[in-house]
Amino acid sequence: MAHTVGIETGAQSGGSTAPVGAVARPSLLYVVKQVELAVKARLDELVKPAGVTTMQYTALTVLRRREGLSSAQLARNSFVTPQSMADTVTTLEQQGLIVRRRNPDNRRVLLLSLTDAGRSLLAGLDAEVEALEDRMAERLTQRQRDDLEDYLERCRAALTDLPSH
Amino acid sequence: MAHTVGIETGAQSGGSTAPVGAVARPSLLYVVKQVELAVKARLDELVKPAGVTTMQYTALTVLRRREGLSSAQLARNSFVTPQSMADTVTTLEQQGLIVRRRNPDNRRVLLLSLTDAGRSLLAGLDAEVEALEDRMAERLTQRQRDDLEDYLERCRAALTDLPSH
DNA sequence: CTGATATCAGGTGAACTGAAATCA
DNA sequence: CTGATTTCAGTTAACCTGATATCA
Repeated sequence: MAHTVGIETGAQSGGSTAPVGAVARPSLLYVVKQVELAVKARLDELVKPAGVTTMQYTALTVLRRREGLSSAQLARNSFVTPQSMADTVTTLEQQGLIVRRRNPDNRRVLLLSLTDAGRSLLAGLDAEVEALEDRMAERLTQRQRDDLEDYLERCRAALTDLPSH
Repeated sequence: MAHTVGIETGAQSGGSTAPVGAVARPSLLYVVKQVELAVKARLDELVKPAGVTTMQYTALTVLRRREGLSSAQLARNSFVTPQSMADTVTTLEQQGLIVRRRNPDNRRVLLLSLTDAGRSLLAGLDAEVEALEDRMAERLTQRQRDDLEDYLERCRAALTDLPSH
């Protein structure tokens, strides 16, 4: 894993070949992606000992917050197709981390719930995940950290509300 | 694509099964991921007509900023193995979007550069990508938008500098 | 010899599209 | 009939590990 270490932060070559105008582009989109990539790399290492992938872990945390979601709802929440999420859900069920039960009011949907095993798996990772979040925010004041979360939430809302322009 | 539309923002079930303490966890990590997922979904649709994936598009934009990177540097920048990046680079070369040439000073590295085709592909997407970024930030003041970028950059630095400890 | 780069080979998890069954 | 959920089947892009050759 020696290759996952650094970031190349060096030495602009001087821009001899680049056109003069049109510099300084979508930096916000780019830095969001960079932070997410860095988080994912750390989270991958962190959850691996528990026997789940980062994507499975994320699905479990969503279920902890919102017990009784369907697979289709979970899929929309993660911007993947229902078929993709079905694979993940099947794996989680086979691992005994969640259970599916028919919704008595609507027999075509399967409601998902964490099992005790799923709940304790999450509980066992909480401290480390919080430590990762603290590390990520260690160069921010508490006020800035709160603002960051607020701003990101507004970005999320702007991107997902009213998809038609 | 009707499944990529909404976000389930509803109705906490009341927390009847959840433990009383230990609520409201890693919200920063979660919202970062949510924003990145939303951006990726939009970007996927946006770049598809140009015949590239979001990952290829991202690699091209990195090369535009930092002409003459090697595949290995690009890999570190994206937190993937050099072998993974080699696949992407090979595809981009076959599509005629980049070229590889030997570094005259160090004959084992291959420097990557955009071709005219690669450059004009990016140029053709710039307006739409900027519009996406503007849309994402439309609920922020300019000051907040600048702060957001600053905070995210500090998060990135905190996660990638000094990987030990 | 050591370390970094590139490449070849093989393998896999996680997404996709398409199509069909069930049910409100 | 329409629309949403689930499921089956097949496909693919994008990762991974391991091994090897080249070269500063």
